[in-house]
Amino acid sequence: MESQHVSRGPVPHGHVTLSQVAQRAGVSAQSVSNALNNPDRLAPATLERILATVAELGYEPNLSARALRNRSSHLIAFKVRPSRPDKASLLMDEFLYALNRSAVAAGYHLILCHAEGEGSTEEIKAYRDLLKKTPVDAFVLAETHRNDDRVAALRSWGVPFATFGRSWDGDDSLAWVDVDGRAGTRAATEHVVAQGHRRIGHVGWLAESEIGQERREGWLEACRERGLPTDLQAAVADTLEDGRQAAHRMLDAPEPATALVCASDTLALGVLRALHERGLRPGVEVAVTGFDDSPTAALVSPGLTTLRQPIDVVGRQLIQAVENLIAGDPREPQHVLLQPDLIVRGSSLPGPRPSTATP
Amino acid sequence: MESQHVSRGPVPHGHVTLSQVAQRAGVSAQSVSNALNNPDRLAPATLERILATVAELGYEPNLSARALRNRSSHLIAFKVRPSRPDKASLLMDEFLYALNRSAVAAGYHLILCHAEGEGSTEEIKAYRDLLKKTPVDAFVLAETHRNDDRVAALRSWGVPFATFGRSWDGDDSLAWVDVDGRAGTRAATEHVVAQGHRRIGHVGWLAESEIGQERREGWLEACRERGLPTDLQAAVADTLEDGRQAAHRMLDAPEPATALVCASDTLALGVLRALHERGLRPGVEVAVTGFDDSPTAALVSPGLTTLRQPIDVVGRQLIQAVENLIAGDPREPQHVLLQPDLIVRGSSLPGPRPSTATP
DNA sequence: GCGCTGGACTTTAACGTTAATAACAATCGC
DNA sequence: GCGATTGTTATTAACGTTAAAGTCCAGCGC
Repeated sequence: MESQHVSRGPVPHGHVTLSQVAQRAGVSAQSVSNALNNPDRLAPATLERILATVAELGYEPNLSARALRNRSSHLIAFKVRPSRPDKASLLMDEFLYALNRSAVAAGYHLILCHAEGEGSTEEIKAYRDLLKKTPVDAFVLAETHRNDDRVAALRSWGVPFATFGRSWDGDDSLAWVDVDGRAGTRAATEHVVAQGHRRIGHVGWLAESEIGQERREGWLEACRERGLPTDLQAAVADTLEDGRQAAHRMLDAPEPATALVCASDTLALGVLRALHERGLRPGVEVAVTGFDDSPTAALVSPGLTTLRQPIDVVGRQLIQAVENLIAGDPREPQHVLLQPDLIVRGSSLPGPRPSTATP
Repeated sequence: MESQHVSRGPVPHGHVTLSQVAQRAGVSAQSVSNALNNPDRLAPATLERILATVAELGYEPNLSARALRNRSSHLIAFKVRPSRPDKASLLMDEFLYALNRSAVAAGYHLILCHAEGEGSTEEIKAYRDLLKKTPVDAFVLAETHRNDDRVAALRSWGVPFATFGRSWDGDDSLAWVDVDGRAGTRAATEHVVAQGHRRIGHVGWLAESEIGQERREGWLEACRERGLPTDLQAAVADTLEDGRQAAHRMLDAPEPATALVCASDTLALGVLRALHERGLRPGVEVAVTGFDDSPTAALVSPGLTTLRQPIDVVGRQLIQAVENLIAGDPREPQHVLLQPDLIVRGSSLPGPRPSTATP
């Protein structure tokens, strides 16, 4: 057995490098590298000694050097978009946190992209510039839509990427994670049916929104299955004012709505305002549901029944997906469809209601 | 004059490197490097020729190589924290966008940190780990407080950093950007005074919050200057329920409040709920103001009068500040105190009110 | 004509890592 | 006992960049 005089190189200070560890452990730099990246190539005793030295010196591999050598920065890029102040939802804020958390847990870091304006041209340019400068391992896209240029661009460059939002073109080769808006809206509809409502309207988004269509169909299916009429529907922009006006229309109908299932909390808040203007009590005379569980939903009085997206799972699955792609996993890309949770609050409950939003 | 046969090396494909540019331009790699970093070291004609070749080939310097060589990654680190779902404000979301936008404009990228839990120990560890692995150029901290460990840690490591939130210890050597909560609350108080209110309460945060103290003092000063009583005040946690209860107390006082200036939109929403429970109309019988211009503030009915932080300016100034520090600018670190904007909505206006929130 | 200075550019070496290859020793088959 | 095999560790070279040092030459003073 080797005696104490092994592994007694100098103790370095400041940034510790591979060769400093190597020197102290009495091996070559390559062996230290192997200890960390290919431990099975080393004799168990050597491996143990090296790892002990690594721990002793607190060595951490230099990512710049690794990136240069391996053409892999352990960075995942994500573009943050401006938060529209008129939108109630914190969804993207929570998403970013969840994504980052999972990325860090997997040994990656998130690097943020910026693109001015709405168009995808600017955004694609930002991706390309970043990719030219640094070997980003993967991209995560949010808010995909039909015929998304960004998807085409990233694919043409051969970069791994996954999207929050399914493939709307029926493209199976895309790795995506999404939340089932159809099932969510269906659950909301079934919930108001269970409260005894039979005249249920839908305040939804414009037809060009794929997400909006999904949500609308959830409502449609639930109504049709029960033989309920589906004539009360609106397809409007996602603003409070549009929701308000749509609600007024549906309450002015010959046979007025007693429940309004909305595609977003923003629209639902418009509906609540319309009810207020008519002196109708939410939940009691007219049930209202939203989508996304924005902070406002919990804060308004009465609380707004809404659907909560399991955003932490979305983040985890997306990182999982890009990890598989980066690893060149031969399995076909993941498609994950998650179920939102119905959060029931006063806006859809007829019963006597406590003064606070949720029991 | 040199004829056409200069600068005719091969046109490379894929990633373009310095030496490829050099070869094509007929110079050494170092000259290309100098053309980009020290243009004055080159003869004008050579400089021009090299820059033309750089443009022709679309060369972008490899950041990993630069980082390795220069010990500078052009990365600025920022820790994202979980968004509390009970909080109304999108402030951090908007802040991150603004910060990133300015960072990118200045040639940097934002890299996100993650730390589990609330404590700063975990956060400091995350910073240190990141710093060990990669030469992050600077850090940006948010939500600073008195005796902030993070500040001490970053300073002891000698890393440039700036904070969103002033130095609460009276430390002049800290570079910070902050929004004047005192002036903001004062403006809100003066606004309700101008509406004719004389009995003005303050629903504020607990005494340990430095930000809360600042905001409280704005209200205090405004009242004192006008000889108005300051007995109606609450120091509570930042939740809707606490705001609601505080409002009830102040409305049950022998001489009840007719205006409530709150330290946050969340508290203000609690106040609005209390008014609702008593059948009091916001603005008409009791004026209410919040702070932060959360999306909810615009969406509730009537709209909530609140203070908007100039968050894009905050981001810009913070990047400016760290740029100066990185450049080793000898001037003393920047302190920037910005003024919030009072957004007047129905909750503080007695007059006849249109059905939508803002005129 | 000789050394000297300064400008324009090049060469060398290094940042820290790891794939590829080489070197070496022990083990095996026959 | 000798080539082949296998297992272990070391050496070399390269990723793309740039500071530092070096080369080369024109212009200058004397």
